[in-house]
Amino acid sequence: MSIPNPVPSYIAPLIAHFNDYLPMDAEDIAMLLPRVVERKVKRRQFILQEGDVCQHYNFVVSGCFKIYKVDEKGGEHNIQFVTENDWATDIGSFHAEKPSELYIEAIEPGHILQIKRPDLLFLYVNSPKFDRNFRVIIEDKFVELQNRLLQSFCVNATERYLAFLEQYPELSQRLPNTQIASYLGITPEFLSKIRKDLVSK
Amino acid sequence: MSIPNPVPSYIAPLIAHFNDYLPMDAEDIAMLLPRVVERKVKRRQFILQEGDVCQHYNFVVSGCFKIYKVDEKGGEHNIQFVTENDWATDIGSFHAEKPSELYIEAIEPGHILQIKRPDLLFLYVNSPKFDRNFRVIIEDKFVELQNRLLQSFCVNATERYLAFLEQYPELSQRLPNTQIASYLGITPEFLSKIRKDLVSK
DNA sequence: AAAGAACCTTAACCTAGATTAAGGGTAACT
DNA sequence: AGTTACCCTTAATCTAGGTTAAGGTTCTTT
Repeated sequence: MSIPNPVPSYIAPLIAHFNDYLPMDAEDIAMLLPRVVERKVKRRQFILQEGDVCQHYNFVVSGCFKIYKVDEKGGEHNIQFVTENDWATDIGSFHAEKPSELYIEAIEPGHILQIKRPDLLFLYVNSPKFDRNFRVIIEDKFVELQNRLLQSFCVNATERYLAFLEQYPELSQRLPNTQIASYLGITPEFLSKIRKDLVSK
Repeated sequence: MSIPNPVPSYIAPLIAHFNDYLPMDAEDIAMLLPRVVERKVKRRQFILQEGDVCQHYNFVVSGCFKIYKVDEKGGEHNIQFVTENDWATDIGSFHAEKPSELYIEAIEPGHILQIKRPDLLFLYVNSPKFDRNFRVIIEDKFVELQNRLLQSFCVNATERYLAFLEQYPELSQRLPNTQIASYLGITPEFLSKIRKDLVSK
């Protein structure tokens, strides 16, 4: 199999990302290339809306996305922020081909790389490296999610905020406090109070 | 490769479990067999304690386990119950070989099948089916965990309790309310109140 | 440049759920 | 068979965080 030369430059971050796990050879890359589509996303644009089936694995090349759910009263609850070199997908909806309960929305303009379900299944069947890499990627995401659940159970809002600042110092600059509050599971008003109390100490 | 005939009967549930995903052939089973150890577990026995590295993937053949974290004040927070044909492992600790923050404890006496880290890595390297199967298993677990996080964010305690009864009718019979309360993120006293209010309606 | 939309903060008041305490019931080791 | 440990419930009191409302500020879009 031959690789287009040069490989389109927008794909480099994705290949680099896979190489962090099990390095890809020329054949893997040749298989991957025609199955990846680049897409530009504007601020506030959705790449997934409640009720739609999540059709793509979305790899974020640039920009910042929020994955959130809207409750019965219309309140938004951020479950995850996704930035450069990470995946923004509703895995449940994608694999079960069921309507999603989630929204994925761009907080900043950005670029993503999309792989469609049949294409990803093709990759899984034709090169075991993709099974391996996505297994490890999802293990990492599982651990991240589990830590988030543990924190929301075991730690109060002030400490969750401090932990967030420590774990995501860059995000805390990049995001409005309303979004951070939603991620922490509190109101913007209460976050404001926490911030005031922290300063006055 | 030849399979011991008969295959030890205690292993049947594990093979059946894998067959739910990508069916195993004789070679896969031959590879798996010598790497699985059966273990009997008594009520209240730990298969993982905080501070220890999680050394095994534990498949539950019978019994019921809780995975929980102890907070700074000594309170226990159940993050998951594990029963027949499911896995009870701290994936983060296992893969990173770091001390766990979690306890895994038997609520009932039971049997588990254990696979050690080097053995699982061997299986991953020597048959891509294991990568595939564990990828899908972990995807399912990720979705389960994500739904749990969504619920704890978007839904109040009464509705979470009702959802628990609906989703795990069997567990709600099998477990004391103290354990269910801990899973729901509330105190046993408050669960008691919820139950009373539900009855009086 | 103006207008609107989103964001941040403060403060008074409100509520879901925690805490403490106490009594009675039930399961499990000796 | 007895006793210890766990479990369930009720009720009074308390608190972390929510709600509402209002004023000021800063982005965004036209």
